[in-house]
Amino acid sequence: MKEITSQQQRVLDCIQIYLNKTGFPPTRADICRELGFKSPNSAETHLRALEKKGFISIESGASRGISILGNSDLSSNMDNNYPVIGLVAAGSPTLAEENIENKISCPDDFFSSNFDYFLKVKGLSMKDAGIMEDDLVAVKKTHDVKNGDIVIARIDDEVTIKFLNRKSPKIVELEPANDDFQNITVDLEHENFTIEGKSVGLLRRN
Amino acid sequence: MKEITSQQQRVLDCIQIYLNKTGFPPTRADICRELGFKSPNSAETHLRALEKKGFISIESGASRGISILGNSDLSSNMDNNYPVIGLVAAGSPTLAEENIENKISCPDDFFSSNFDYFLKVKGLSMKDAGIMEDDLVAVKKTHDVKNGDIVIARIDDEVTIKFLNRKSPKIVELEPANDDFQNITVDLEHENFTIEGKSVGLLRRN
DNA sequence: TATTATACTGTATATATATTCAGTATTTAT
DNA sequence: ATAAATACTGAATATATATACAGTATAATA
Repeated sequence: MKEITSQQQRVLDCIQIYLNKTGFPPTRADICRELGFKSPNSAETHLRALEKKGFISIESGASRGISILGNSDLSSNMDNNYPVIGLVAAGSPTLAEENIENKISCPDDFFSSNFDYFLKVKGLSMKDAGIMEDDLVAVKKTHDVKNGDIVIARIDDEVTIKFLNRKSPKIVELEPANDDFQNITVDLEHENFTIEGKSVGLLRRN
Repeated sequence: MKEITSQQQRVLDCIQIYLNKTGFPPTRADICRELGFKSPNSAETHLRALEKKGFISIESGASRGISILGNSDLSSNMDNNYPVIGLVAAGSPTLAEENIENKISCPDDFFSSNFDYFLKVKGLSMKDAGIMEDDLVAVKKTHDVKNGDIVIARIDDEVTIKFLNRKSPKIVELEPANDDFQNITVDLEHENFTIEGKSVGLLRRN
């Protein structure tokens, strides 16, 4: 199987998410709506590329005739144990054993996209986005993030969850969802900055 | 869920088989071909019957917009199927089959307490409690509620989710978590008021 | 340097598809 | 006895949808 580009990955993810949500595949127009394309041909060419590379198959002439290949043994609905990780202010890598507070069993296709761990939120910096103290944010480890995404980022040794706003190639702004907090401006040339992943869902247990 | 007839069962099986084979749902014509019907309306009426009985949902206007509800009980071990119910403003009982938008498979011990269904939230009246539009609130059907609980209440035919504040034996106040909304004062002697249940958790799928 | 792949907008259209309407007939509730 | 649900055929149609065609632009490849 050939290499997939990041845009093609977005389209592939979009199809999977749409399938999880609705139970049937998207149309070209649906993909455009989800990903912001303005021409159905944008979706079409991506689909043909994905087909050529063997990621999907397309039934000619059929509406919504897309099926994702290669996940036949990916028996969905299978439960997995996902670690719950505290939002540690400083030090040790996020997924280090000592940071795992406990584990939660839940289906792999529980959220719109697959994910890697739950992050237990400290503080109220994202409260206007409906993320409260002790909420568990489902985090997908990825670098494929765009402006407006809720990202888990690390600046030097500090981990935080904020809205992403890439101002320029060198400047990233991390925006809280709470007037009591300030934006964090990161100079990529002078600060040690990494995107750990992004939020794909949330779980709250009263 | 009402009783299914043998012909409706054949159609339901046909949809599942088609899904397994192709990865997407059949059209009316596909069903006719598989089962030997000669008119697409044969499939149509069976589909509408299955929809009415809660076995499938049909996305209006969409091609192949069929999804089978609650089909994970065939592979369920510890998981259970919980219905997702829309916050219906008026009319029919909350758990009526026609209000079931979807089903979600998740472990029985997923939240702090066992629960009965997911309520899909409309509006932002509870946003300061971190409950946003389209969030899924895990609802436990119970009358055992106390002040400060987030309850799902019904006044006459209107269902709402608010904080409970029992002022006196005859007066209940329902308090939103949003300054833009007003408290709702209920006079138990003159209004038809029932507690449907209370929130025991929350699920958000981006 | 030419070529191919990627990544789009925009328009157009044949057709795939849902859905309604008009019938017929049988069975099941009220 | 009458209504309602089931189980179909057959025809008609509005529209949802795939898909081709015409462009533009950039990056990778040979």
